[in-house]
Amino acid sequence: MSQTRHIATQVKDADLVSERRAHIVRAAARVFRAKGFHGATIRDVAIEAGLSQGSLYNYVRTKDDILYLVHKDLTEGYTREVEAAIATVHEPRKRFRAAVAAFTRAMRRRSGDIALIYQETHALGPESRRAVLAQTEQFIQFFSGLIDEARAAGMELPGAGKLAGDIVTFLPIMLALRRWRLKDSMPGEEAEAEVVQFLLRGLGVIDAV
Amino acid sequence: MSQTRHIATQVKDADLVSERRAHIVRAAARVFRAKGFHGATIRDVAIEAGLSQGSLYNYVRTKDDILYLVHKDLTEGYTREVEAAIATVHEPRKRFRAAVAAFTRAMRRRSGDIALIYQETHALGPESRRAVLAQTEQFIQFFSGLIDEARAAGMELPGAGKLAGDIVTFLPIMLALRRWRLKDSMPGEEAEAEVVQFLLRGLGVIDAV
Amino acid sequence: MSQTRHIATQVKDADLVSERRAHIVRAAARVFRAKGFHGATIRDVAIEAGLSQGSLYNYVRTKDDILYLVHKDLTEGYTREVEAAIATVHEPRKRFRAAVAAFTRAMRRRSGDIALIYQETHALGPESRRAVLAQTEQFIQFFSGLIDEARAAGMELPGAGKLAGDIVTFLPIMLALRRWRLKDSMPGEEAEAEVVQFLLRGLGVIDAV
Amino acid sequence: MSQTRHIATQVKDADLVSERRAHIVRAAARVFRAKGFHGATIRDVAIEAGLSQGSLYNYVRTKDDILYLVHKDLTEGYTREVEAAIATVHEPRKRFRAAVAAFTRAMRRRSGDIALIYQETHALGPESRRAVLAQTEQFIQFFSGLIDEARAAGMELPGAGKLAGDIVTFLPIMLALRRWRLKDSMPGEEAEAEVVQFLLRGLGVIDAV
DNA sequence: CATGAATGAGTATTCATTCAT
DNA sequence: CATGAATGAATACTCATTCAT
Repeated sequence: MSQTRHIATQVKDADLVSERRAHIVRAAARVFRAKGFHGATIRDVAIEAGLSQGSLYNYVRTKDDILYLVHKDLTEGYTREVEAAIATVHEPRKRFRAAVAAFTRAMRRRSGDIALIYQETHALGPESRRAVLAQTEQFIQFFSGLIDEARAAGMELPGAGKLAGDIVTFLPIMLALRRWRLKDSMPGEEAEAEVVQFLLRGLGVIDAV
Repeated sequence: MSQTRHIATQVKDADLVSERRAHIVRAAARVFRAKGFHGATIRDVAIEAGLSQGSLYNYVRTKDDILYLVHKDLTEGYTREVEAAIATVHEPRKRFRAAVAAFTRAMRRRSGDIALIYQETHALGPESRRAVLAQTEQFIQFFSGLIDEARAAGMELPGAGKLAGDIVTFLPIMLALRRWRLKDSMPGEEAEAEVVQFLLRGLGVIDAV
Repeated sequence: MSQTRHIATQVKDADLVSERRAHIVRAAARVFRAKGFHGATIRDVAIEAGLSQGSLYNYVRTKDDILYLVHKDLTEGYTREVEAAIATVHEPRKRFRAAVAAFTRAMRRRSGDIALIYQETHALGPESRRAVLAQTEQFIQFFSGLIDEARAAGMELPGAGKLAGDIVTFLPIMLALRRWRLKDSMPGEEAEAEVVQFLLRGLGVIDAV
Repeated sequence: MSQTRHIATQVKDADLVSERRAHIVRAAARVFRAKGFHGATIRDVAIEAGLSQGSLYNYVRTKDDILYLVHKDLTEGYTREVEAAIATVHEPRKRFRAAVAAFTRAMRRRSGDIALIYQETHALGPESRRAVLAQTEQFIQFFSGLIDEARAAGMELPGAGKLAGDIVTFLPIMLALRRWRLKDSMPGEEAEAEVVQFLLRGLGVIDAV
């Protein structure tokens, strides 16, 4: 239901378009991570993608389009990672805990991507930004749903208020945005564990440990 | 005591420099909030500050200098706000709780500034970035100190691990970075209260409610 | 064989690059002669070359590059002229005399270019300057070689000391750098003849007259 | 009889003006030698002269004025040096030889100044340039006069044609303009001697050695 | 569809000169 | 006379986008 932005193309062949776009987006993400969106040029992206500038513009209309596609891809990336982690878990309480753990792990492992998102969302044009935020919104609501289901299944969550979904989907981002501090101070897995622990305790989960 | 970056000036009169710089920084913060750092031109900043471009450059050497000064000012802003809030509180446990509440309030009330910081820190030059991160680091350590003192004064904090200082100084930022979601859904004070509540519960403070 | 500076290009087509660069260099030389290097703007050069500023920068990276290419071209110009003049002369003593005459003639005929070189070499960046001076050095040594060969072939040169090559390649430059005086006072050919005469007599060539 | 340019001043006190100007000119010459005229700013000159920018402009109207005064001063410098060298020599033939030697020595010892003159004369405004060239013209004619007098006194100068004065006042400049080559290859005095030797031989002076 | 050359609008920064104090 | 802050005009260089081949 996310109002995905449609991006027009010169090229007709739909398969070719999606294949090439995937390629471009991955290349662009690498370039943007390295140089930032403003520091990167279309030329950089084209070279990294192994295309000519002209060809690039056959699959994308503007630089903003690329940034949007990158955002979309990265957001879908961690979303899928969480979904995959709970695909085989059916008990709601376990599902929720698995989702928190998976999201936290994703935030740490994809810290470069996440930092990119948080740095460059504001560089998106209004329409693109709306679309990206809608995607994020959906993800948060997905998490809120998991919480509701866990509670319905008997999980005690006295600490879960209206912002529970937001908090659970925000605190782990610390592992990405504070990477400059954390990367040297403790092993990643340990940091993940502490964040998950904190979240569960904050929600009031009794057997937090 | 953080290694503040010194910024050279053409102008000799020190009072004039600090007065004008304060003026420039406030104007620049407004412009950057509205257009982003890259979207804003030096001309925009000069006009907003009521100066000629030439004069602006009498107080600042580069655009990066301006961004640095803005970062420094905004960081000092919330830091001072927290310090002021606990200045008259001497009991360590109360001090800590007051600090958390004040920081959370600052994050909400200064959400524009905070979002600006998180969007544009990466646009700083290496030296400036180092200086800004050092300032932030110091703030986090200040909070860690408050936690230690509270514990020493008898506060039970079973949930406070190595990352406690990071978590406490990160989660409230959600009120700024998720403003696009939260601003419509609930009154600001209520959101603040929930965040503070969550933090205390997560740390394991017994009379959290 | 002098360590020529390589100048990177955006454009890949090598033929196009050398064709356009030749065009740019000639236009730039005209502009620089008229306004001096610092007085000329990139815009001036682009217009004179019939290109957009953007296009100009597809063939050259900096204004210094242009100045370097101009120097290189002008230096190659008189060098080739001297080489051409002695190409069909094989007797060493005649070769030397022909070279002196040809160089002197070139200095007069290309006085605008030569004056440009002497005015703007110091405006070159360090690397470019080194390359240009190496080219000049080579030319001087080429002349020293001619002198040695002439002597070996029996030419009496009692006046030729260590600086002979320098002197022979310097005095004729007077026709360019003193053009403001000389242009009105005597016909160019006559001035050339006198300079050549003076050089030969100074070197001690017996049948100088 | 040189048509010296008059440069207006804000300041009335004539003694103060000439004293300060002398100071400014020496400072400016140092700065220009180090950075070139275009590379040097008025601020640089003011600082080197120990004045404020404002004060500087009390003694000079434009940057071009400074360059003109520097040219004038440097030209007068070597002129005076030559004049001093022959002040006590009255025999015309000796006077001439002494003048050639003194000029050559000056060109080597003041090579920085001479190079500056040759690099920056074209940067002068038309009026200033005219005045400087008139000064140089006068110097050349002064030398031509010495030659005439020497000949009148019985010196054989079969090699001295119309350009004799020009040649004698030009070749020694090589010691300044080719300094990049010569400074490493032979002692300065030796180079001077060879140049003087060459000039005399070129003029046809019999007992050249 | 692919290529890559052409373009021009846009911008940070410098600096000679002025002028109020 | 001295000072130094104010100014604005000037300019090299970049880069997203277009389009002829």
